[in-house]
Amino acid sequence: MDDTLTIGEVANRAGVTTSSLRFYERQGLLRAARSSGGQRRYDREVLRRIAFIRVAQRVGLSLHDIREAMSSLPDGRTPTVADWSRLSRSWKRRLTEQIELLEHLRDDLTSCIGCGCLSLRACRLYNPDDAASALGDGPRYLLGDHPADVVGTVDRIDSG
Amino acid sequence: MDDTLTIGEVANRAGVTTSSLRFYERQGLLRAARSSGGQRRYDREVLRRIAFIRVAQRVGLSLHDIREAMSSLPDGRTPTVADWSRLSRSWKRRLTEQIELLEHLRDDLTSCIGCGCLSLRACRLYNPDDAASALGDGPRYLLGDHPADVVGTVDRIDSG
DNA sequence: CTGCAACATGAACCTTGGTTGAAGTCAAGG
DNA sequence: CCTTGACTTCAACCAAGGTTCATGTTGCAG
Repeated sequence: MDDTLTIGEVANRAGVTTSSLRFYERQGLLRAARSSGGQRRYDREVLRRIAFIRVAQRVGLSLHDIREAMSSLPDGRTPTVADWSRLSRSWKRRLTEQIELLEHLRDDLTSCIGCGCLSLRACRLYNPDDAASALGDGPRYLLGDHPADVVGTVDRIDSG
Repeated sequence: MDDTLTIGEVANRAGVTTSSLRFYERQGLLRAARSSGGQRRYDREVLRRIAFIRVAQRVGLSLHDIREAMSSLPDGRTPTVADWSRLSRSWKRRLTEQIELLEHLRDDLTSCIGCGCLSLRACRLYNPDDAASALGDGPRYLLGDHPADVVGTVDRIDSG
């Protein structure tokens, strides 16, 4: 008991697997000292970092986003209460936007339930103004790489 | 112009790529007749099926779910207005649940902004009652395969 | 009948967030 | 000292929803 934690202890306390911890390290989210024999030895602050990561994930940030957020802090330090306050406020905005998007979608769906046209030209459901997709389920349109807008040129065809 | 559409025409009209169409076919979502030379020839109703698929995706259904939904229809027919009405009503419930989940998360976040404890034991954000995760961003906990509950046994460790 | 765009197939690849397994090393109790 | 569980690395694999590529065939216009 020398004030550091092994990877298994961290996993146990934080409720994540050891493989996740190694993965987070590969992704640059965590760092660990090493014992003389090469094993990871974690400072206690790592628990707070992990809590931060997990909450950010719940809010919908990718690990990449989370790394950016963390490395935006001085020395890439573990978020302080003030850091947390600032970041979580911006996450709240994200959530609000997400909620609005879903509400919008639900409203469109509601008004289309009795219609059922599913018109490729006219249906609001099929022709969203919103940024692509509401719930991101699996990699869909990564990085603006969305499908050509409806009634656009797709697959190099030149006559309709 | 014999009343059928080539894959490129369908892609163009529906705003999807030809590779997606072939993919959907492999997934059992679409079917296509073939020309004498083996090329796909689509009936016009395929456009409605695709619209249905895309809307369902927007609501958050996986292609697998969509296939189930479609094959639940008599003869696996293209959804009629009545089919649409029934299915879209159940999707609306899904959306409502999603929205409630996100609102709940936002509320927790709000009450934690001033706190910043991120306590592994006490924080509601870190210890959600909800089913795992709010926004599904990439495969997270597939099929109930969620991480052992916080402060549970992880990676076979037996002493804290 | 030739030429070219559009089509066909199958395999490999992409991202995200990890997990699993093989093969081998470390650390601590007895 | 020895055993055993916990640790190490690296590579391969999983899901979802496709895309990209190589190689070859169709179909239509000229």
